[in-house]
Amino acid sequence: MEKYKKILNEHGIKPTFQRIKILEYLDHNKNHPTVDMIYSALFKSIPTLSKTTVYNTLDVLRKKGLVSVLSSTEIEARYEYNFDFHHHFICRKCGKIIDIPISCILRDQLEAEGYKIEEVHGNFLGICKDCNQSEK
Amino acid sequence: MEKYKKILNEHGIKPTFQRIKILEYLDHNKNHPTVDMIYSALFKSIPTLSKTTVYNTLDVLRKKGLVSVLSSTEIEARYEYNFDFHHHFICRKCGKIIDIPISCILRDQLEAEGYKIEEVHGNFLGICKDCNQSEK
DNA sequence: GCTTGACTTTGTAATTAATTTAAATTATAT
DNA sequence: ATATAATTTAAATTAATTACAAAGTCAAGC
Repeated sequence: MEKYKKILNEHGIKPTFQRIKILEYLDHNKNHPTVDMIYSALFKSIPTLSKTTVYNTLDVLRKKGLVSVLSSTEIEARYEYNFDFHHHFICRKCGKIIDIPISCILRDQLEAEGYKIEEVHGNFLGICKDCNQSEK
Repeated sequence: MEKYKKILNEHGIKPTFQRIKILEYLDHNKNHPTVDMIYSALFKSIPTLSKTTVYNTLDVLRKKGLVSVLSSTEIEARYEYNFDFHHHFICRKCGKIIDIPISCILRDQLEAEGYKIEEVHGNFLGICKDCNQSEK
């Protein structure tokens, strides 16, 4: 408890019971849990827990950089017809999606290790050049 | 029309009117459109078009490798508490999510170019080592 | 010790992307 | 022509997420 209380305080987050328990759960369960997994597990010991609290807490932790989400679920599915290997930059301000050309050997490395790769998704979230400039 | 008919045929997809039009739209609109954007645009010229057809067609095109989706929407949001910079491999067979350690300079490159990067998501979809082996 | 006010939690309702289903339509082969 | 298979359509459903309002918590200042 104290450990997570300290971490939350250090990141400017009021260390409420629910927040401590959620952070503790994430630290103990490295299987990339879903909201529902977190909720179901903690509900046993906190019967008043609301799923909204789990969502809220994860948002707070995320904004302070304490937890991260797999895959950028910010956007609904977007499709493209483009055979060049590239990643994407998604601007949180203007919403623009920019193709980022890449040369990455990770895919080949994983294939060599025995993985069968069917899709590769590389997404950067942030503020694009233009928006970043006009902010100053 | 003929161009896309040919492409579809070459990929073993029956070139129906709807499929041709959807592929044509994707080729002409490189702004990574959503299902709704595709549907709304084509509805003007094909008033009988159904959104299900757009979903179905995109699935077909995707399975044949003709179009790709941004971000792996296969899974609901999954969270983690882990400060090591890494990507993820998601096994389509067993559902396991494996952390992939990386050393990638793309982030720094983009920052240097003027982008402000807040999140990086790297996801590989496929079949993991174990499942790949047991398949043989 | 009490009160105030800001923050947090809770539960319900609303939203919305995506999927499912079954009927209607179209194309293909016999 | 007819039967069969594939495709398209529209409506209904599912499920994750968000919005919102009410209730609860907690610490600072009087």
